[in-house]
Amino acid sequence: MTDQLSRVFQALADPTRRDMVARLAAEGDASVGELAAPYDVSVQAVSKHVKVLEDAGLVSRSRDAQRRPVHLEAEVFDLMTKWIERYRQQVEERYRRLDAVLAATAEDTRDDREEGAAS
Amino acid sequence: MTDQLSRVFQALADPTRRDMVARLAAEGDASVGELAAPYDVSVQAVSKHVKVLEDAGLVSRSRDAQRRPVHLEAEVFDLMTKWIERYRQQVEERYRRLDAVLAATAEDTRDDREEGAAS
DNA sequence: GCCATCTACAACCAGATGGTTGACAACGCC
DNA sequence: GGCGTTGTCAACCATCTGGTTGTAGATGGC
Repeated sequence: MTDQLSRVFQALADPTRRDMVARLAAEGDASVGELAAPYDVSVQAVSKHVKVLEDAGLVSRSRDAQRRPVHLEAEVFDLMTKWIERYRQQVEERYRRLDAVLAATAEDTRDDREEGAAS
Repeated sequence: MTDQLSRVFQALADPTRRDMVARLAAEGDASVGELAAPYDVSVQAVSKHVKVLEDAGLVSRSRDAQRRPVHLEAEVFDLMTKWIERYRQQVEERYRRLDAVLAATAEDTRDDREEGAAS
């Protein structure tokens, strides 16, 4: 699981991390402490979650005194979108070809099909 | 990790499973044996992978004698796409609001900003 | 300089994951 | 009915994951 796409999917497979991403998207940058507040887990656990998101390239971090503001990097979403769209289009393309084949077959066996449809 | 969205992301976090999805999208339904052929793992391992994809709702299976053809269910991709697009739009919306705030602030402190920009 | 705050690192633990091998169930073909 | 093919189930194993607690580093306020 070394490639980035795997890390991104893996990072978003956790509801807590998805919720963090949602909050970062809605409310902007946040410190680890702020991110941790709504959840009933230790700050260390949240720090680990942030690290997973960071390793996936979904967030970046800067420095502001003791704080390490977490910033959402929306571009990485493109990786997923591209992957998803590619295969969705392939599926649709395959269906179009399949329809063409079926149509051609229907031409060849028109009489048989008419009988079948009538039953 | 009980919700479907988590299961979908989790399922696609594995490169082997993503490759299977890619092949199903490109070449249509396939048996477990056909799916297993390109990989250097046991058929049982591939059967497990298919089960993960099935539990996520990404594929369905029918019966054809001993075979259990695996069929890609492209609709589930919509779940992910919707989730991703929602937050991408939120980010963009937030940036627009942020720009507006910055513009308003620039109006109030125009002289200060000019000095800052000049440095 | 000292203290409080914010965060990270390390060690540990239970449970999930991805792989293996072996047994066996379901089915078509002789 | 017996055999080969296809796929699943069960047990086992090493590793990863998400959580904990405890310790320690960095930094601003006093």
